[in-house]
Amino acid sequence: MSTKAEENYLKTIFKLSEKEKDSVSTNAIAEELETKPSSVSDMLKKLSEKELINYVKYQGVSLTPLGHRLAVHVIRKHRLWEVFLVSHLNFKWDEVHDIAEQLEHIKSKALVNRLDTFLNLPSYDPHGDPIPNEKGSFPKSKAVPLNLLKVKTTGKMVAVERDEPSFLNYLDKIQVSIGTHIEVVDVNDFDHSIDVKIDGTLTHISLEVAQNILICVL
Amino acid sequence: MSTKAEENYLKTIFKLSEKEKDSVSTNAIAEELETKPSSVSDMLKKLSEKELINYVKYQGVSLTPLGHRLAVHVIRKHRLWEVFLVSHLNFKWDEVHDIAEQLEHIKSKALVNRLDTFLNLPSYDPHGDPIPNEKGSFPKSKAVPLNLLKVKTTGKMVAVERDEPSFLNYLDKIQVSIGTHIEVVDVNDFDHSIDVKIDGTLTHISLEVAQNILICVL
DNA sequence: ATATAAATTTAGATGCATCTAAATTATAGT
DNA sequence: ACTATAATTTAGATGCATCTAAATTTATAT
Repeated sequence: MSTKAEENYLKTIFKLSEKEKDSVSTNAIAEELETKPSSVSDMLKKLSEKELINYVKYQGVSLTPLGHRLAVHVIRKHRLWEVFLVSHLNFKWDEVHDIAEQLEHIKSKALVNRLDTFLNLPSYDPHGDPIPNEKGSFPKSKAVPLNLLKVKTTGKMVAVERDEPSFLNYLDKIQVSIGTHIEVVDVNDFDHSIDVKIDGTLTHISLEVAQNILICVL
Repeated sequence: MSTKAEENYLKTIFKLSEKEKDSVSTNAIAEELETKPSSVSDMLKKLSEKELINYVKYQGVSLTPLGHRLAVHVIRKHRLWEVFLVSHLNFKWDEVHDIAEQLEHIKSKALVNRLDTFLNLPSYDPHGDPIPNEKGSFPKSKAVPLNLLKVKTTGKMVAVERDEPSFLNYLDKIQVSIGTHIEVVDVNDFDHSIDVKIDGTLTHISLEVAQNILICVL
């Protein structure tokens, strides 16, 4: 049986593995979990003993198939609960992350699958993140960050890269939500900020914001 | 902030306080929580420091107003989640206890209250136990255990005293559920077992079973 | 190639929740 | 009132997850 802390480590390693190539560093994990590298070392030893990660001292880690399965299952629970909170309990998309962080550790296979059924097997959570099915496979989406689009390109916002309320509130303010159509009107070569047209209105957004808005090109 | 263990102790003290008069003994808590009296002593010290219980060494404990509020809040969460599991996720009444034991520790005032609203402010959980409202007050019900009814009395089953699947399954088998009308036909003076009529059918039940079926006399 | 910096691990703590074994206090019977 | 027994608490461990400080390994830069 896995503890809450172990599950959070696996989730983090999974997340970091998506960007960084093959192996994830101790420091990266520490930063993501807002803990100390020494604590990470301790935990990596334990996860390695449980055969959830491949760990060679000083060489970083990767998930074993078992660890991968567990990580995906926790992510599945997190995202399903987020759907529930938004679609049935009327939470806003910026309010659900912290609650889902707790709910994702509830242990009951039956609960997850019944929740999934109750929600009609959703494919994406309120932030546009894909929800793995019971077998652990993700719906594939070929989204790109908004900052990579060329001028004159139009796309549909399908997901956000980050979950912080401050970011999500900003998107609410500029009226960007999942499904919104966005056209890149101009790119500023100096700071890489972008002029975009959202529902006909011209808006100026920073590179940092654009990087965290995922777009499906139309 | 209270830990899971602390909350479970408060819940247990609350439960035992309902039966036993004023103060609850260390041994009783240990037995209920399936732990050792020495562990209970340790925890009582901590709960006392947090002003959640009144504790005088060797004299047993009682909840302070603060501890009482916290215990009731945890019970409220437990029972609301049970309602959700049965009414929306199609769990049976004997399957929900263990899952609710986990869900009751999720910390979010907003979540509890929105769940309550979503469920239409239910007054009783699937076992017939009263659900305290947001202020912490219970709906009052004057139910009595079936074994206290006199011969020829008819009543309506409103709750169960225990949650174990083995007991609940037995009730399912003899077709007793919340709302079922039961008439006491005869009482055996030797073992205090009872002949009852359930929906017209005569059934024989033991004292132990009768003690755990709560009845509202008609 | 080697010194310095950066990353990582080990050593030694702490707090939590639990345990066993031993000591202490309360209670009940004569 | 006194003693045996029962109930309870203390003392001293353990395992988990974390920490700080120190040591070690790897990477980098001249």
